[in-house]
Amino acid sequence: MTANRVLLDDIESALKDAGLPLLSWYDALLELDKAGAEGIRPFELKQRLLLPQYGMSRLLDRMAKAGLVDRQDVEDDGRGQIIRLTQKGRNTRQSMWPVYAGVLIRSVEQQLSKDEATELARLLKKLT
Amino acid sequence: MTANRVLLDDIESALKDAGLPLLSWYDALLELDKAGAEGIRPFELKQRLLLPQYGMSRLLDRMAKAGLVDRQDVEDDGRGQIIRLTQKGRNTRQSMWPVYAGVLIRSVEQQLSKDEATELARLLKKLT
DNA sequence: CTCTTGTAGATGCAACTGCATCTATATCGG
DNA sequence: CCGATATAGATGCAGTTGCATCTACAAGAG
Repeated sequence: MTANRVLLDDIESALKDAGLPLLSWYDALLELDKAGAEGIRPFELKQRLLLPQYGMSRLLDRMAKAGLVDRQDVEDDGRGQIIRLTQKGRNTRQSMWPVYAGVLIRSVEQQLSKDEATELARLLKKLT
Repeated sequence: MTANRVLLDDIESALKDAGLPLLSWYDALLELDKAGAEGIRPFELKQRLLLPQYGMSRLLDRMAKAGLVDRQDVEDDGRGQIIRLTQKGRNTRQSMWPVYAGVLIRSVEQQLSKDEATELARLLKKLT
């Protein structure tokens, strides 16, 4: 818990200093980028991001208002919609990555050997 | 990040089901318990809990309102105060622990061997 | 077709967080 | 002692999250 909070605080403040969105947006942008041109449905996205339904709905509101995603009603299911990344969304994700990764790499490198880092990643993955 | 979120969600929902406070209160209750009868100053507590100053101030507001802590002005520094756990606070912490630990142990045991868990703890501690 | 049940997503309200700023006391340089 | 700066803690406001509920469409039973 502590390790996570320390890292998270570092990352968030680095992103903020760079005038970039919150880390939580990054995860969404990444999934949307992976989904590519066909986009993805919000209910699918919320499962991948482990967000509650209302959280997803509002995150998409904000990202749409910021022009990072495009929401479109889907025709074969009248209830649903399809979300696609805009070019601006792709650009934003790309500019976030070096900041995010930079903090991450620096923090880990300073404290752990390469083997230890690999082992940590393995254990955390196994835990989930 | 994912491992942390999954665990956190599990723990929070277990606490909620048991009608107990949020996990963030637990950390504060624990530190206050450690501080014992002499209590602890908010500025000290916020450093240990890695909370921002206004977060600490408001957390103490809520915990005081819930009757878990006792706030008293301190006489050798007119700006400051001293926080002490009430009996109710001690009881609350004690009833939270089995729920918290239960989820934690179950989650870890299911996925990791004892050696792996130990190694994970070592690596996370080293990271911080 | 109609009724019931299920699923996708939105939203009002209350609680919580982040940010900036404020008040009050302390400390230090002269 | 006096003014400038630093520290402890509180708070107004805006943005975010959690909870419950709501709307709209879908799917299955009769």
